[in-house]
Amino acid sequence: MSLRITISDAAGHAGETVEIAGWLYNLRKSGKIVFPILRDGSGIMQCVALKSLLPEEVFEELKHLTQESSLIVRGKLRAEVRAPGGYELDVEGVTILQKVSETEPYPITPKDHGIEFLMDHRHLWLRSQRQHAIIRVRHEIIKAVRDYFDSHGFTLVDTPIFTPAACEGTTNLFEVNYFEDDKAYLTQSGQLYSEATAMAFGKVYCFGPTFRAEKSKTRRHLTEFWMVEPEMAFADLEEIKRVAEEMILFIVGRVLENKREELKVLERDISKLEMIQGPFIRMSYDDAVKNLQANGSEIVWGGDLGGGDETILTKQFDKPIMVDRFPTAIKAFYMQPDPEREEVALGVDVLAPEGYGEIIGGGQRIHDPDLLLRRIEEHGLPKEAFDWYLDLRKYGTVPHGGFGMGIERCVAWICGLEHIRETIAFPRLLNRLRP
RNA sequence: UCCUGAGUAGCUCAAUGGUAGAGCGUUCGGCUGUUAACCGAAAUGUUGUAGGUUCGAGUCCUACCUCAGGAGCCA
Repeated sequence: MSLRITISDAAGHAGETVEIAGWLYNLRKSGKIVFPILRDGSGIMQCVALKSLLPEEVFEELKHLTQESSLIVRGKLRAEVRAPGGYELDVEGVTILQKVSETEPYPITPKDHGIEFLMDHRHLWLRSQRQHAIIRVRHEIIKAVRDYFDSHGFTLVDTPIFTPAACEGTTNLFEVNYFEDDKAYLTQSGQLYSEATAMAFGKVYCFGPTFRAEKSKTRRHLTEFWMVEPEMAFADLEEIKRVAEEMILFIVGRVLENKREELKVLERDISKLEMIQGPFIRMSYDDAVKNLQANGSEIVWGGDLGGGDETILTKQFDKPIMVDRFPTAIKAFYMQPDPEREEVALGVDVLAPEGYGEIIGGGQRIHDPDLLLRRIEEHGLPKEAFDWYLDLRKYGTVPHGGFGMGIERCVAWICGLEHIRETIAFPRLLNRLRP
């Protein structure tokens, strides 16, 4: 019985006879020598099978093995400079669990494929090296987010997925027909509930899926995406910005520390990530509008930043930009107005560099009960639905705020991807529910 | 929802209105160090769907379907 190892652990077993269980990634042959390339989920290893050293039937079986067939290979591990991973396995024995049929070969070959074909085969596409790298970076980012908040006094309090009311308008909600008395919707943000838990725990965060029924069809949109939302009692806008910056720096640092190989597979320009250092660029909405107008944008004061506007701004700097104090009129009902300038709100967007744009949106929430009630009425929202939310201002209200970061947008930026669809294992997009 | 573009072999793409093609993949054969290996041979088609124009349509026209890119909205 030889020792079962994973390919990622090969370095510690050079010279030993081991076995590796995996799938055939590719196979090259040259007469009396065959090079099966094995992948096992942890990495890729080239094996070498010589006709002269193997029983005839074993060599023939290996020689005709098809892509993605599952097998267990036994043999001796050897350091080898000619091998891509630095190690090679000299095959001594093979157990084939399943040979993939020749009449229905594995569809994703090592050549070019179009995006529709790949998306239709997403369940298989995840086996490719590039997708592996992205999902591993995503894992590292999520772990870094959790580690950051866990080590800074935040308590994880997850919020419900079924909600009775919209948190910012109802047009973008997915309706669920199940609850008898009430219409239910899939959450588009945990924020309102996080405000409640922040009043209970001081500093909290929630992390889960959110749903937006927007008819958006761009490289930045998913209908189902994951969002991390910290919320802090006794925090003002400056504190919210400080935490957002510190968290992003922590995430980028972790990825650079632990996922360099993956970034290399993705051909990410690592120097661009190494330039991400504090302090970030801080800019008021007023200045952003002036800057954009000077650079050819059609934006006028009072309008929201378009995708093109974000690109113009972020290409000017090699670090994230924090734009704050947006016009109150274009922001959500709960956004705290600037006491010195009622027409702007104490909200902030964080724009990632290289044209990636908004990855974070947040700000200070209204803590005055009368003002909040007035805003709910002005926005034509049903007061009854917000009774519990108004309670938070009735029983010991305090200035507070937080932000939400879309995980997939963050992954797209850090990995340097053109489209958000590759940042999640099974993306849900407009018109894309399968696989 | 709107604007733009594209649907041809399993995949990526060619084909002046006039016989449907190549590379990859698959199969068979060759090669003892290949790196998306290479060399030789073979099989593979309801040209997205439905109509129309024409002696003749993959190609032109109309509608629809699907996908892609973008806009608005957002993280």
